[in-house]
Amino acid sequence: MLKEERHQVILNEVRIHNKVLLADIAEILKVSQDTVRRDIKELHDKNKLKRVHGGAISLGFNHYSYVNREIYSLEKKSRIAEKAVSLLKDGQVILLSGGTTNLEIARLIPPYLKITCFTPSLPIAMQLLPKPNIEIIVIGGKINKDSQIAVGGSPIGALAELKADICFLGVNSIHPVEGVTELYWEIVQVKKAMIKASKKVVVPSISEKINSEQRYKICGLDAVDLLITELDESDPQLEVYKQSIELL
Amino acid sequence: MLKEERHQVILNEVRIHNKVLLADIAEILKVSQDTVRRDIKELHDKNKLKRVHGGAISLGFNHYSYVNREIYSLEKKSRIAEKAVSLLKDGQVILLSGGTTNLEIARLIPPYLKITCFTPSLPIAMQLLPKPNIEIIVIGGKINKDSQIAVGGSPIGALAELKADICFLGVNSIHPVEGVTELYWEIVQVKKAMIKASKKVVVPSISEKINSEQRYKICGLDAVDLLITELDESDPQLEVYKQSIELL
DNA sequence: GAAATTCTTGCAATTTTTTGCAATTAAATT
DNA sequence: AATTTAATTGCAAAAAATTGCAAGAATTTC
Repeated sequence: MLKEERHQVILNEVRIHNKVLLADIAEILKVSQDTVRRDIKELHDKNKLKRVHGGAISLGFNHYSYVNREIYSLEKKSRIAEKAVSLLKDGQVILLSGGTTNLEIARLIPPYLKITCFTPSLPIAMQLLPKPNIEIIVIGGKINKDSQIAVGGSPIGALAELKADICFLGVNSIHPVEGVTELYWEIVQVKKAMIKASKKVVVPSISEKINSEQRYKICGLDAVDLLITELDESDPQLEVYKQSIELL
Repeated sequence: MLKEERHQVILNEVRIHNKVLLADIAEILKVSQDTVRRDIKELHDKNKLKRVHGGAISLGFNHYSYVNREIYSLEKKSRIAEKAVSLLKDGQVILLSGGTTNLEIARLIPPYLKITCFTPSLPIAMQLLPKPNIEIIVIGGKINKDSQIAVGGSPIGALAELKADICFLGVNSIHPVEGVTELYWEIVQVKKAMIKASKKVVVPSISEKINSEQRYKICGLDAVDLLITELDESDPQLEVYKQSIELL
């Protein structure tokens, strides 16, 4: 294994978890802790991460980002996104709707993965920009400012020509009877088109959104193939979903 | 076996695996490791891959630090953008290509102005998001990572249906004889479509770009209605443009 | 403040790179 | 066509780098 590869793995781990333990990296890379220590020292000198006793932490890991993570339940979303990203394979074509959980997925997609991402979401497209191996295709149209995604006839038309391997469908609410529901009519239309345009529909959702419902229906639970939450598989809240949906 | 052939093989291996070991390549090509080493050194000098101890690694891999466009001429761009924004009126439909000067225009558009902005540029769309009175329509498509705009057939098709009042055409180079030229072919195609889709073409350009030229031609000076620079109207550099173009 | 963990330093084994050199091949010149 | 010149390639020895280990120093943790 090249030194450069180790460096990339370390930086990737730091990017995802905001910190790494020296011992963990040594285990992952199957090299001695001394080697990892030297690697971290080097990356520290290059200002790619901050070396600390016992490992390293992300440069951007400051008080501000820490507080933010807590307030917006990003911690949960991050765990969900990690699971979601583990589904991805080289060569796939995926479809990402908007939302903060999907944004977190976009952030965590490893830079070496060669996939094609369709998205109507501006922040997600921006998030993907620096990843060299990812082909980004923005689904254009009138931008809904709340959700920051394209809506209207144009994206729906564009989606009609697509068949993606996986659609990560960010949802507002999911309910055992009402299915997946949404607050805005125009967003419902786009998400319906996204479901049609995909072989597999994956819903990444924090537990707060589970068992809630909104005004407009996107689809029933039968249209959803996989539900990803931060909860444990055995959690009683998830019991009702187990019948119709696979869980992760 | 020609050196060029070996180079192709090496680059291909790097492209596929993101890295190569010197010993592996020597084995594949049936040449000495020294030869491979020299090849890799050469390709490194040509900036086609990154030479590292034990082999080579793909370039874009750790491109996480993003290419910062020249922040220096921001002052000029700001002055140009101010002039450009003064052209805008309520109710207009405008078309913004990419580029930092146009991004500055987007930033300076007053929030009370009620206009519709079409753009294939992700950063510009993001910049416009918080302005409540501006309707944003993103022209979607495959994203060119350098320019961060959508390129290809999809945006060109979308533009064919549009007639905007003004197009702010960010340019790479403008020349009295060669006209407006660009470095990348796929961007040329989009910009041509943008010109067709607009009643009036405005080129905001810092003086450094004036009188330079690139490989591909977008249009002649006759297609440009207005040139905005930071220079004074009486500047001798602008003399040649006065005949065919209005200045601001 | 004692125990546990982590870090530093020096060292040796291994791997990789550099350098000079000679043999071969290709290109240019007469 | 023959000769010269330049470029390419492989080899070998020396230099440099990487890596893991161990012992003592420093830091953290309880």
